[in-house]
Amino acid sequence: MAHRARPRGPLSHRLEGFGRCRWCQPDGGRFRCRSLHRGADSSHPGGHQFRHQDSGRPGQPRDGPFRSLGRSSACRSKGDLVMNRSPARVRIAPSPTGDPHVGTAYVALFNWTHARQTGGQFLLRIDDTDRTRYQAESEDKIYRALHWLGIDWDEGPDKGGPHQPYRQSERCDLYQQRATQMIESGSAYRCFCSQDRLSQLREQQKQDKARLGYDGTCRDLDTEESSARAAAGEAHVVRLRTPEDGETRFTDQIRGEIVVDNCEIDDQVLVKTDGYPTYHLANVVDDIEFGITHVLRAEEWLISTPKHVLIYAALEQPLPLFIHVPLLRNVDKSKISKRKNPVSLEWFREQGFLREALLNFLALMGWSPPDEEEVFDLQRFEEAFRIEDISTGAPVFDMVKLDWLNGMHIRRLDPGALADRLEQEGFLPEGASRHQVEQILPLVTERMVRLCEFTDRTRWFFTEPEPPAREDLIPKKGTAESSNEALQAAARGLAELKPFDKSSIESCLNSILESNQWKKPLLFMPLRFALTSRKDSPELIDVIEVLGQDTVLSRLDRAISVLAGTQ
RNA sequence: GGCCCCAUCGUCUAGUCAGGUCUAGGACAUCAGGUUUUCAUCCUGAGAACAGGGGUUCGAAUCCCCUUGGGGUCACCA
Repeated sequence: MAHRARPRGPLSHRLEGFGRCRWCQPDGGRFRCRSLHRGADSSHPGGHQFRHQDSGRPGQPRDGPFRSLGRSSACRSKGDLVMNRSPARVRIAPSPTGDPHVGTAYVALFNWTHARQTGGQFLLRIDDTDRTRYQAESEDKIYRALHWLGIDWDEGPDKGGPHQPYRQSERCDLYQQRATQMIESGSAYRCFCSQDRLSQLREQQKQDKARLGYDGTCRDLDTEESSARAAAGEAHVVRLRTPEDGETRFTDQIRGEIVVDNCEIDDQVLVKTDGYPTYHLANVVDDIEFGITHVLRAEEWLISTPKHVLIYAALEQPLPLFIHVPLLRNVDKSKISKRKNPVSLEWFREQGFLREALLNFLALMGWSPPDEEEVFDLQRFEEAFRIEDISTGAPVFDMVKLDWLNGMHIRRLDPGALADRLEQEGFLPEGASRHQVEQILPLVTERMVRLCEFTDRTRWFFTEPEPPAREDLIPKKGTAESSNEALQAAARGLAELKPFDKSSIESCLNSILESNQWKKPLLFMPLRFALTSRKDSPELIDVIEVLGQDTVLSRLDRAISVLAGTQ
């Protein structure tokens, strides 16, 4: 495979600093990196994995999952990232709240591929901490959808693994422990504010056009009082204590360094009143527990990552690498939604999209192949994909191109495999035998876009179709008389044919054309409608052969009656 | 609205990091031809883009700044 060196964006985007570098200047006893966000000085090696400057949080450990990256200098060069193919532990964490989402497949594809490329592991974690939106059947649907796509996982709720359970609702003790640890260290606190008060607060803030967020009422509650109230059973949540000043920074591997002022970060709820964790806590705790090395997720999480960074810091854990992939978009560029676009993986399956086509398409939504060959399978994708080449644009989900790709992949499958697929996915007409399917398939393959079309396109073969309309039997340059003559001649000629095969049929039709001095459409169009009752049928000679002599003759008779108006 | 992200044909993108080889390449779609009995496949061709403005430079799609536009996010949802 052709290798290319083609990183995107300024160098500073693609670098990763650990610890301080020579661009960092001491600032009030701490280190502060003076580089501009996007780097006024393009020679600056860029972002820092760990914050140098915040409100007194200790620097983070330098070991952890990244030891194996083999950094020898303080600042990593891009090359390190490119060549870092040490085993990755990655995950997806879908939420069982509805139909399996196409975005899940999109993110899963990149994660799964990166794990395979590096000989690492791909984990499935079920993010079921929202008990109000939870749907019991949704979890199974997620499994089924991923199985259908051919994306398998090394560890998961159904498979177990060294860190089980993998269902977050079953890990609440762990989150509680971590929350307690954070309360004790002062990086989190209990909040007893009612939801009513909070929504009033939000309304007021909206009116005042003030920044939305918690006002800190319970932030400085006396520790003993807080514990006593909690012990007495008073309802409360646990909130992250965000530093009042300073900033939080991290490096996104495809976007570069992201810096957010701490005053912009809300005191996020970590544990809800019902005792379940929010995404933010559960996600970080589990990623730590599972030894996740790369957090590759949708862009919508980018802005909550600083919160996560603060949680990692509070728990004194090293950060994973963050990669935020662009959101799939509706035509109007908004985040893809079921109101404006099909998003259920079940829908794509029911429509008869091939898993290869969907995956191929999804890959193209976030990445482009080095060789401009856009039709590929998973194996080729695995050879060519590089995690750092994921693009940053906002890809509009283009069904037209998906359809094209599906057709391409249909034509890439050999007839046997395609027949298997039709069978597995339930697209065969009732009672169709394997022999029949293999007989008819080659005639329709190059016309099919979605598998669901199969039944309609082959109805004339498996059943007696509705008789053709009279006007359909008369081609543009023909008349009722000419069509009648054509059908009669064909019926006579074909009735005598023996053997009844392609070459004999062809010469029979040719001789009819010749002896009558007819143009082809004059004979072929009436025949086509007589036999299939549709305009876009396969090659006529194939149709005649596959239908067999008896059926052909009876349908010709029927069409002749239609023409004569006797049927 | 605040903050964050993003910005090349209608759409997906290559090119941007290391500025010149870019009169900007490919794919889908569109249009026009060809093959053909229809539809389709296949083949050939055409039109179609660096958001705008400054700067740096001999030279900018590429580096810097500003503007504009789009998106995301601001939940006891994920």
